Amino acid sequence: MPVQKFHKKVGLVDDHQLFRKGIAELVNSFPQFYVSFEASHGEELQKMLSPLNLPHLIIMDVNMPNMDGFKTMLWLKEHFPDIPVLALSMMDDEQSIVRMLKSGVKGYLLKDAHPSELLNAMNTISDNGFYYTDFVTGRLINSLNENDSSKKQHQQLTEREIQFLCLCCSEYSYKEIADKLYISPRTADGYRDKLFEKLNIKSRVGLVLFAIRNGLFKL
Amino acid sequence: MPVQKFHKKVGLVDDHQLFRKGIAELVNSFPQFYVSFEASHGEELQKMLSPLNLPHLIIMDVNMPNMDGFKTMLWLKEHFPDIPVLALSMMDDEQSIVRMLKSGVKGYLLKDAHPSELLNAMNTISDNGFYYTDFVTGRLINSLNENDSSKKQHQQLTEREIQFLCLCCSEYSYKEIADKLYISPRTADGYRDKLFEKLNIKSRVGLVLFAIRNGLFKL
DNA sequence: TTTTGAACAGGTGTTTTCACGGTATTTTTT
DNA sequence: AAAAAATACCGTGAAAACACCTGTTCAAAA
Repeated sequence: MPVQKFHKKVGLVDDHQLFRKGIAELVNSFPQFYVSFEASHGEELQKMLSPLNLPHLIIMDVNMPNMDGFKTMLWLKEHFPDIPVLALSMMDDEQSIVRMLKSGVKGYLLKDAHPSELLNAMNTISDNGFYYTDFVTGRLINSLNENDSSKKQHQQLTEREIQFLCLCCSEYSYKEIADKLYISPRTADGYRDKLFEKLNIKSRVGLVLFAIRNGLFKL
Repeated sequence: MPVQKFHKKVGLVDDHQLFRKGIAELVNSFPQFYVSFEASHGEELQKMLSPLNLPHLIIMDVNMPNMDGFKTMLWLKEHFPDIPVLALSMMDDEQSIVRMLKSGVKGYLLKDAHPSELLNAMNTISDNGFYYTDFVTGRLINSLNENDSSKKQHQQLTEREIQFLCLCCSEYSYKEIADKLYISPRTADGYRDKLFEKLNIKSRVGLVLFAIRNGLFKL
């Protein structure tokens, strides 16, 4: 693949080889772009990003091993802030989207987008610097209106409450949890009641679901 | 794309358009194959499969909306048992793999496989009828040795137990769950005790974690 | 035809969870 | 220095969860 004038270099970062190669074929089929390098995760990207041959655009998966999309974005923002990144993800949940937008991606496409939308996004990012679909902006706006309820909530949880919450995601009784935290069972009850109040939850199962949904407890 | 002799027709089924188009490009880049049709899920496949123009091979995603890979396989086995199916999945867990193998797929590739392995798999399936990697057969053999513990456990759950289990993943009390299932609270207790016994679990939180980890309850 | 198993229901008692009421100490913020 | 927030703790009583039994009905499998 020769380097041609007016053809913009694209870097691909995705751990799924088949998907990556597929996208590569697709990108190369667009006359104005070509894939200049591929990496399977953030660490590999770090090694491949030579200042002498930077891509004009990076297309990156969000969920990757070793170094995920979010961490990779933080690194890119520090070292190569001028390279726009288009995030590709299967996650359509608010958390993932908002997280990536905050980290500075210039576009966020779902993996079931139409190829023409990919091309459109790539062109728009090249020309205007960003490409946000209504879907994505909708999610973002939605997240802004949730300050009072779900979002602020688990940000104002204290360290100790989070520890307690994570231990609730187990078959331990509150008494056993208290043992593990070196507190009295009554105190554990206190944390539970406090969490119930803060999160507007009424049962331990509710705590478990909250912890999992908000990534405080990994399965 | 003209129909050429010796060029084998391939059908693609995957709900992620970008991935599908990518794979399509890839398949079309192999001289001995070309994509004759694409569908985004099982239902669409049913409509597109004309007996007058059957593909020689179907490449199918496992996780799809409407009609997933497993259901689609059941239908294919009944109506077009002679078309070999190559499963593509991101799931590398034993459950998914064994389930698909049992349903009769002729190959199972992870989406992070190398494109050359895809080509290899397609060729091998065409020539020999099947292509199973060591990874896949390993998982299969492993699953045979797990009859007693993890595998049999959640496959021998009855429909009613699964319903009950899903309702446990909420803030409903067992009494309220009983109401929703139109059974007496005692019966609900019975289901709980039965599940505890079958799954070797001791608390409701354990049930919740089990249900989530095994995909019986979607967050 | 006997047996197995799913679905359903009840009894009894213990343990855990939850709701509601508090207090005291320390750290952080203002 | 005062206010606020985090940490830790306690009592009571009701409700829910859990353990360990009993049983019937019905349909499918051996």
